[in-house]
Amino acid sequence: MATEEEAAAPAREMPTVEPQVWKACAGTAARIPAVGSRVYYFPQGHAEQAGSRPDFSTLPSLFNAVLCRISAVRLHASPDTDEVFACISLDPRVPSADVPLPGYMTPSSCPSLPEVADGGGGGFVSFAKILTPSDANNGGGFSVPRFCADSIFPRLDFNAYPPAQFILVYDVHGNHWKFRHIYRGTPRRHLLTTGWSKFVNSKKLIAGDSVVFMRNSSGQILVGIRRTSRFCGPVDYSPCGPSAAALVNRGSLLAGTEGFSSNARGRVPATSVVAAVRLAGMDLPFKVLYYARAGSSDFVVAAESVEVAMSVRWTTGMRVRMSVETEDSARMTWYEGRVSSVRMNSVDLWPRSPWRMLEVTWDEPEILQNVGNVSPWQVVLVSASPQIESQFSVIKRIKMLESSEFCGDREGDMLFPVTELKSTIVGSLPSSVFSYSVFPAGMQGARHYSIGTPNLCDSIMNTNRRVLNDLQGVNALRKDDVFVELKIGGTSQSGGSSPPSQGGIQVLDRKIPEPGSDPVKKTSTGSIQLFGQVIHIDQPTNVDANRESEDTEGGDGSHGSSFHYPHKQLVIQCPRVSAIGACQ
Amino acid sequence: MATEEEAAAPAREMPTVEPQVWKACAGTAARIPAVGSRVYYFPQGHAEQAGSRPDFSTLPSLFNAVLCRISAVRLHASPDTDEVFACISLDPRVPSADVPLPGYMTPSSCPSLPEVADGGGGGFVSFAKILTPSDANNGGGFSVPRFCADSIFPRLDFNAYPPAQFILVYDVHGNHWKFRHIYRGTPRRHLLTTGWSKFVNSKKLIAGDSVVFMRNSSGQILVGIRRTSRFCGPVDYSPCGPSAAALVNRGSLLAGTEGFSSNARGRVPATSVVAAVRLAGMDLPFKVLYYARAGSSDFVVAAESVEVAMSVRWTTGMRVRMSVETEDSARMTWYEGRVSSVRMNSVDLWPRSPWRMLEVTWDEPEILQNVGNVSPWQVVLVSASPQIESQFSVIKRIKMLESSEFCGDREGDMLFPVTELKSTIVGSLPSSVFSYSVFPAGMQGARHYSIGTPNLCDSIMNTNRRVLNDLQGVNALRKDDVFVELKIGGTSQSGGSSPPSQGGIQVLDRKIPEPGSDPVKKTSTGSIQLFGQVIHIDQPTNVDANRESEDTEGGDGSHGSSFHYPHKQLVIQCPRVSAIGACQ
DNA sequence: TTGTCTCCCTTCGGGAGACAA
DNA sequence: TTGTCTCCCGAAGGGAGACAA
Repeated sequence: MATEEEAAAPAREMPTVEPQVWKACAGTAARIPAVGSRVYYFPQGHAEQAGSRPDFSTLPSLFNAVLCRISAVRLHASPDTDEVFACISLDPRVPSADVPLPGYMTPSSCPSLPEVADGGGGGFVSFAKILTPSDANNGGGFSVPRFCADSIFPRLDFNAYPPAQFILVYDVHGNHWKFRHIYRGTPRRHLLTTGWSKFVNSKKLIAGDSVVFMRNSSGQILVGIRRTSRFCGPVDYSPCGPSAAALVNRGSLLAGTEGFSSNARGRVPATSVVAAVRLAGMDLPFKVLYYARAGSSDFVVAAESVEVAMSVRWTTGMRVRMSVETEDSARMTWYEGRVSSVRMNSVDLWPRSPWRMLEVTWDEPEILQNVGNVSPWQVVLVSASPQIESQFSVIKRIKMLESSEFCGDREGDMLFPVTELKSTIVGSLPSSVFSYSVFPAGMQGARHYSIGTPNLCDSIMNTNRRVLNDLQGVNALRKDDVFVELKIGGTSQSGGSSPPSQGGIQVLDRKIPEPGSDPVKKTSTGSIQLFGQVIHIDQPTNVDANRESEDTEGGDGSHGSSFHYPHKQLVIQCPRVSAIGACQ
Repeated sequence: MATEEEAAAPAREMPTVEPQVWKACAGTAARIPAVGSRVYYFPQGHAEQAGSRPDFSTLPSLFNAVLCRISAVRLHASPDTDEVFACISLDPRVPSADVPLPGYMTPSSCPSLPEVADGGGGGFVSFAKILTPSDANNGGGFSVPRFCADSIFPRLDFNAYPPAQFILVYDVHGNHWKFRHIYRGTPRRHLLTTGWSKFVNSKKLIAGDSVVFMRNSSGQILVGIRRTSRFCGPVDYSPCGPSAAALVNRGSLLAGTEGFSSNARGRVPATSVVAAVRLAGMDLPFKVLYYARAGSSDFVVAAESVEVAMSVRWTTGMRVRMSVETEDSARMTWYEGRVSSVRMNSVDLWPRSPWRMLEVTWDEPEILQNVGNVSPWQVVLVSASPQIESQFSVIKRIKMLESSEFCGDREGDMLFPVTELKSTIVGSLPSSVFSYSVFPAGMQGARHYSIGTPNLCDSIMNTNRRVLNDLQGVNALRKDDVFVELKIGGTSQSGGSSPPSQGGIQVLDRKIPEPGSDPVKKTSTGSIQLFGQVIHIDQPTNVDANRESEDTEGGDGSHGSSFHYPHKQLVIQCPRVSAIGACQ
């Protein structure tokens, strides 16, 4: 006899968001590994997302990273802010590569990979615009970029006077908003007038926030919101069910009640970070919330990408390149810089953590001033030499490295001695295993280097036995070492080079691997990787540069459109080809 | 190293409200039994408070009432609505009367009994006004009743032109509001202008809501809100800590997110009612939220009051009187009526529950039309006869009762057969024991009747063993039977009579009993009860009628003031003296 | 004494073209 | 092409006395 209210209330699930919509709202920087894929979970990165500093003191043990398999991904949008986020289920009990996980390889269970159907205007179109002060502040309306009006809004009858229409727009929750779309002014331009300021006020938009207009294949117009980093406050609706998230409910309940430090950076309550780390430490499945936001680094990273990045012996002076979202999140651009410092000492609770271990002096520091230290997998190694011009210094540097501690596989590397690791507060965790090396440049010139040399040092990632197991894989694969040119796009496979100004190779057209095979394993048998791009030796692969198709837009493109999103679910920004780690 | 945010967030307790402020905001009808006192908890009444119908189907057993002891009371105000509510901790493990409870008798641990220091204007003053449409709707201001301006607001300088000032007013959360107070118009009157509509909008006040202005002993001006019954929506901030309330967090979390049936009547989520009943059924301490609102019946009732009321054999035709709050909650007035029906059959899950068992035809039905059935302890028995004028009908009625089933102590009363009780769905609970009788009128005239006759029937309250033990007490006390006049205030002890037009005896100046003694037991030894008023035989007692002191206000008093609140924590509206049930 | 009305002034919302970047 | 400005109209906010209950 319970009423509908009663029945519905406790069982209410956070509704999910269409993958295409989610992706358009999240922007190009958002990347969620596919269901079934191997990833590393970095508690340190997770902690960065928290609104306050998580207290890990209650945990029996701590680790820098845990190898997990993605068991589920659910895409949501915050009921308060409309911002999209993902609930990622991680399972630290990584099965052996021979035993496919349930759910692994089933595209239906992997909502994070919307295969954009066509490159043209047929199906799903989206356009993002950062709100100007005029858009957000004044009583007035919204200046509709012509491209948006043309490609997304219904066609206006320009013979009418004035040419105007009402358009119905759905937000990510399915609520609809009515805007008057008018073409007026001298010179003529598209504007949203009536209804717009109600939307702005209701969604609490400010200048700097973005709106994402979309048109789906049914012709419906949708609108999403991408907020500028300010305005936060931990919002955790714990849509992931009662596991780890349930531990947080009480905290977030109170947090939702009042302001609770509205300048907090993170979205996730600190307690849920601790809960996730605790479960991960116990080898139990856990769930994390991932807010795709500018400035937030992924703390769930494709294992391949991490392993490749960690096979480099990072040193000061290395020249790196990092892909950064354009202001409107529509595209990625590359910035270059030079490693100015490699952190080797412990930070806080994280002894020898690779997380943000690299400090880089960027060529354009004014643009990247908010970028602090970066993690190795975020950058692409351009050159290992401190000064490209000076061959001498490269040699000198290598010699110096060799003479100091350029070690092999043995334990006890001086820079990252395992013995020292064991004496830290995380002594309960075995030392880990990623190979860590510097590849002597010069074989094919300063801008080329080889990988897979046997000079592998011990990893700076100390983690648990799941990672330890990979050591065998790493060693087993050394026989498949290949040499690859450093130059972007300069392999015989890819054909033409992709101009760096267009973003270079930033996109991985990731195919969902067949059941029973693992992407990394596949690499070890029939393919190689170039900048994270899996190149299948035995089958045709499209390795085009995935330029944004701006043909339809024309013009200078200073306001880039996200007219359609290329396949770039897993942008693995790794320095170069490597064949490592058949996963267990 | 956890930040303040981190430390504060999960531990954040719902702030409490000063008892005086709480009481002023709750109104005169609010009554919370003192800490340490014996009460009955009525799940049926609790369920009435819920926003939706609680689903008790998962519970192993159900009961009509549980005898509990109040172990704690915390006074709060809703962060959303400013409405005051209490979190009452109940312990069903009632100790024997000989063992004083920890915390019992300590006034400091009992925030619900602010002893109003002085009757005059010295300390705490309050005034409530129901908002008129002009106060709430229009752009304009608030008409300040003269009494409020004079007694609560700072004195205006009437020589200034115009006579105006800004006053600083604090709400129940400690936030302050600035109002312009001006004395203008022809004829002159006090008004709040600037700042008022901001307050109205912010607090979402509508005509019919009340504001309560208060001035505390420090001279601060405070404002509370008493909302008309409409506008609800379950708001449960679970301020009571993680016990029963914790079970509800998830539901209320979602409920707080969106509308969730804003026309729901109750404030408490149905799930928390079920949780409380479950705990009570397991003899575990539990907590309930009590919103002091007009129209909501108390579901935690002083045991004494219930026991006395249930010693009456309620029958059709009895004349009863009920105290009802005046519209502005400032005073209580009495309404009379005649019992038109006594429920004997089960309602829903509640076999033979005394909750709202009486249906009364009120003399002024237009005023009490919203009052449905009432519980026996809500009313005062004025006369047991169907028609005061007709001695014949009284006798006839008694004869009829005698001939049908006017039984003694034996099991198997026809009206409330114990055997039938045992066959209900609550068969796991033993039948209970309250004596239930009708007292023959006529011994001292139709308006007098005696109590304590040996004609006691079985109770209609079926509850658990804690109540069952009282049976012995009931029998043991029969020898102490006393006769008392029915007429209000008409005992030799009290002296003068209290005019019914002034509310009659509605206030109990409740003394906290000494340890080891029970109020009811005391009654059997050295005191009697009159209308629930304990009259100690061996010591002087103030039995005045506790009239509201309206002297200061003067005038016709059509807008009553709650200038100061008399001691009326436990208004026991019981028909007359009875000596029953020494509690275990 | 106080609720409500009407009057009237001020403020704000917001829709338009002008103009410049 | 589009961001911002200013203009301007109408609606809403809100403070005042008039008047009546």
